[in-house]
Amino acid sequence: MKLPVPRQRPPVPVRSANGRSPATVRRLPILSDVARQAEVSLTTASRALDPDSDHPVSERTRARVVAAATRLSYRPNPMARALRTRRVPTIAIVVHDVSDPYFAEIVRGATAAASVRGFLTVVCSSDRDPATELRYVEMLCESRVSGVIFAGGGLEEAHYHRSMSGYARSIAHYGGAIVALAPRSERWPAELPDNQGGARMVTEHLVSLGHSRIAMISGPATLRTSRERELGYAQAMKAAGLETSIVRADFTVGGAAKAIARLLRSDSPTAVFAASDTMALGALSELRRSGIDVPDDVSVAGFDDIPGLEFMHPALTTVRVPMAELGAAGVARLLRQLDGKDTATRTQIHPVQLVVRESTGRLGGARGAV
Amino acid sequence: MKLPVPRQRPPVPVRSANGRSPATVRRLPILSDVARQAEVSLTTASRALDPDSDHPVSERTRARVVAAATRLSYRPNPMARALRTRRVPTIAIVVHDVSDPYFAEIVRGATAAASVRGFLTVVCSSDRDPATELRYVEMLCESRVSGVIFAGGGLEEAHYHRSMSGYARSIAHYGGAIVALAPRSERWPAELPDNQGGARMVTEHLVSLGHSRIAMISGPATLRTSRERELGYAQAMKAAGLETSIVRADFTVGGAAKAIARLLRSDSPTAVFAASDTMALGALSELRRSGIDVPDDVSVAGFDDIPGLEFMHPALTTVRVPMAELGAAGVARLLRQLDGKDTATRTQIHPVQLVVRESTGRLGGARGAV
DNA sequence: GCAATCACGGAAATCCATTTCCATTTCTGT
DNA sequence: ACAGAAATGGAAATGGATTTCCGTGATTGC
Repeated sequence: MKLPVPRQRPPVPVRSANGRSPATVRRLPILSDVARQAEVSLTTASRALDPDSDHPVSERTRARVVAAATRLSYRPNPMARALRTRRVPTIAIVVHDVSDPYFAEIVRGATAAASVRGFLTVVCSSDRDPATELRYVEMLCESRVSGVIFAGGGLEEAHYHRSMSGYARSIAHYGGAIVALAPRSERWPAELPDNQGGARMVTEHLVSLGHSRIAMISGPATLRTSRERELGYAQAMKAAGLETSIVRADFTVGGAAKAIARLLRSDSPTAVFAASDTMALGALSELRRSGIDVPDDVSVAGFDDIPGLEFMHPALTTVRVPMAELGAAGVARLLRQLDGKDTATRTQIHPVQLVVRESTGRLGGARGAV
Repeated sequence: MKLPVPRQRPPVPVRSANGRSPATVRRLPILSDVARQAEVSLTTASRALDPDSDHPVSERTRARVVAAATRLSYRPNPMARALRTRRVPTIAIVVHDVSDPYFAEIVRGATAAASVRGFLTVVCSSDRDPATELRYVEMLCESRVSGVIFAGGGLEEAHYHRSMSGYARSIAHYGGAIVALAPRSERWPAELPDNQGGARMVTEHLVSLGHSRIAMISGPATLRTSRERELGYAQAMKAAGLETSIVRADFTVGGAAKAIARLLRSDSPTAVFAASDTMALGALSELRRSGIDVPDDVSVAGFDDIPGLEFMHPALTTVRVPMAELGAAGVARLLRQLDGKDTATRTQIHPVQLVVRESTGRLGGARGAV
């Protein structure tokens, strides 16, 4: 008959006197090693090292434990801690495309804000594919991230809404938080740029330059961001007593180029407002290809103020969206929710700012006339 | 005397007949719920659900367990699993700046490749600050991510190297993997673009256009990427029997603009090779400001082929670096290391490709002469 | 002087899936 | 028919930190 031998982990050898670790180190120190070194119980060691424990620990004891922890260069095992506290110090951000400068800036702001609060950020780039996005969200659900930021708008697809709201419920169920950074049909807490106001501002700017045939190239009608920007454009046009003209295309450079070509054949506008800088880039490119000067023949304005375009020629007039700030605000919101002290309104609108550069000018080409 | 009452979790109520969950659901199902439903032990339930368990489970039993799991919509708790297996299905990528298109593309490739293998990707953007990067790496260490990809080169700083190699050791110690996507002093497995070859190619291209005063604006000498590109440039110049002229600046638009201004005062080159597209953008911008035509007066070439610049005017001649592919290769490499079957050479070089567009032309302005 | 509090520390339960070790059966081969 | 192997399932240990519940001694209150 075999006697049950109580298995016990061999103790971690203490750093030897010469300061170098002995060759026998084979595992990372755990809390019980610290407790043994400090000659206290596991419980006390845990409490001594937890800065916001409400259980009192005498200073002498705490000092002993901290000393032992330092000596062993102890680091709490995050998996064990996560298992117990049911919370990982990780959030996620879901974007349509990380390499789109708009989202890249948001990600930059979000990751920076998260890291100063001790959170890591998982980035999920859906490539605008509903199935990919859903797969990501499922992975996020299963990994029980503390919260998810949806930076892009919802995608149009049969399954999408049903599945997404299922996942959202599941996230809420385990105590995770959700924040949106673009208008969506789901009623999630949101930090949004003032799309409508910005579009109004830029349209008014074009009107004030004397333009009356101002066309807009917008993104797909299914994206609420497009719709909000269209709304602002329509408001400003109506206020000025002008006819609107909207052409829709993909939210890409190529899409915008095609849209412009169509526009030139039909309306021959003197000013074009593109619903995003990316589209404005496509417009500029196509106009140049057609031998049309910007801004002398046609003015072009964009939206977002993605970095880099200020160095183009002509530098793009646009609306500055505080993208990094939006990402940071999303994180702040998420963490407030997790702390249970999110008392703010559910949707927070962030102001945007008109940035006038070279791609818009007076009707008739003021520069040429000077 | 109090009797020790065996505390037991209340069982999860089974989905009621009407298909909706009863209001009493308050916790997620765990494996023991599945086991109870299927009337098997915890062990068997675990094995039945683990597709690559080597312990045999009869088909009948497995079917019962799977059915129970489905009925309860059971999802294994990732923290418990991670604690036991000592491995989280998460990798990390450290970049200098996520909103720099070069890194954004790499991140896109990496996250996509990771997700198809079931890994999430944490993104860390150091903003080129050694302290920030080190803080991130410490967080990554503590969170025991499976592997870390360093997309950018090492940063110059006193602490940096010592601390970084300490963290690297620590990562290796817990079984994590490391891969670099830029040349670094640390001897880590690497997937690198052919910086030297690309620089040679683009320089030869400029030579073949008849230029002889070809200057290079490079990044800081501390970045090995700059140095490799300088080396390729120098080789090609030497082969053509030409004098080299290198000006160093920050790896930014602004830095390049300043460098160009300096260059114009001293050397008056007829062609400029910028060590990155970002710098080329600065060069183009500054040249235009100075009233110098590209390519008629001066040819400009870049490196990287970041998206968007093909729509500029003039469209930039550059060297295409397969950034997304690099990111994906990094992930593949990382996972191979984790599987212990990384038999390839330690450094893998990825070929690059010259992309001739409009910003380079024959000496003297061929276009004007036609 | 006696009860009620407080300060402090510890044993054991808990989080939940995986894995080791063993105990049955049920085949094999001879 | 019987030793040995294979197939199958279970009890319990494991991973490591947090937290609940309790016990002791010291202090305060009246």
